[in-house]
Amino acid sequence: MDRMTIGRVAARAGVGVETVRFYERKGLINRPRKPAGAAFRVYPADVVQRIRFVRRAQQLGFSLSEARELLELRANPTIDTATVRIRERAAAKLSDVEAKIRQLREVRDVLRRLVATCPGQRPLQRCSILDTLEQKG
Amino acid sequence: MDRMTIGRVAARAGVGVETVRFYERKGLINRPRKPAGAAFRVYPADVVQRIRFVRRAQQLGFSLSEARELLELRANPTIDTATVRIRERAAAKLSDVEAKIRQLREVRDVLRRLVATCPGQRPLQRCSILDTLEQKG
DNA sequence: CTTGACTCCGTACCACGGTACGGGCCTTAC
DNA sequence: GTAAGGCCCGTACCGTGGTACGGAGTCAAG
Repeated sequence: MDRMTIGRVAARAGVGVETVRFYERKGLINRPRKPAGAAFRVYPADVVQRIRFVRRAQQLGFSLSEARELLELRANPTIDTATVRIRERAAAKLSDVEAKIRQLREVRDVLRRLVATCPGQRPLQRCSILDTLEQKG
Repeated sequence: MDRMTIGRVAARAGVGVETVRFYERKGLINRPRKPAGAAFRVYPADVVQRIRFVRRAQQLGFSLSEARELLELRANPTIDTATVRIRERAAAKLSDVEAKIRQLREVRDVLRRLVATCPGQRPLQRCSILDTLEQKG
């Protein structure tokens, strides 16, 4: 049968076994007890969802401990104060991300100019990216 | 006079003394010899610029070792072979940056929707943030 | 009933980017 | 001339997010 050992969990969640263990140590998922008489632990199916939740949170720029908080909020999402906090946090994250995008756009533009104006073979007197980093410190 | 000890360098560059030492260890700046007979090392003024250059590069998403490479390129931007390599490197970095921007834009859009639709005050039956993390794994 | 794959558990290790400590020497300002 | 503060240097430690190792036990297929 489909007994959801750690290996299966890992495979389904798209992470390594060691990562699952690591998440257990970090309290992101709880380690199931071994069923009486069994040698291997058996995971409930939803732990896969939980791990995927964590990975998605990470992709959105949340740290593992933020992800853990989100998981807790998910567990009992009816608390008012928690709602407010989660919103604030998302908003803060949003402006982080927007700032990062702005910065990266500057870099991109500089790099584009550099690639466009850098003669393939000739020595370059001025490197615009270096200039940019040079300035406004 | 203004002998640019490590403390002054750190203060002017806006970092801690330990960070300056750390950058020395990492080869981002070279540690000046002590002047004959002196007890303290004296830094050339441009090391401050160098550190600021590094910080700026970091803000733009470059790692310390990438910053080091940029510093090296900055040091001799007139060498032909270096020119070629800088162009390649810039092109590679450009696509990195573009990919990062695309990713961040997705993240931004998600976060925007989340903030817009996550209820601000009332208890949330459905918090879009949590929903989003829940879905599409 | 053997062989190979999987699991268990603890522990160690990795890269990154710093930060802190401690004992001793040096400098500077009062 | 002395006290406070700065510097030297090596080394240890921190948090983050994993990854690897090793010896022992276990399970499942052939």
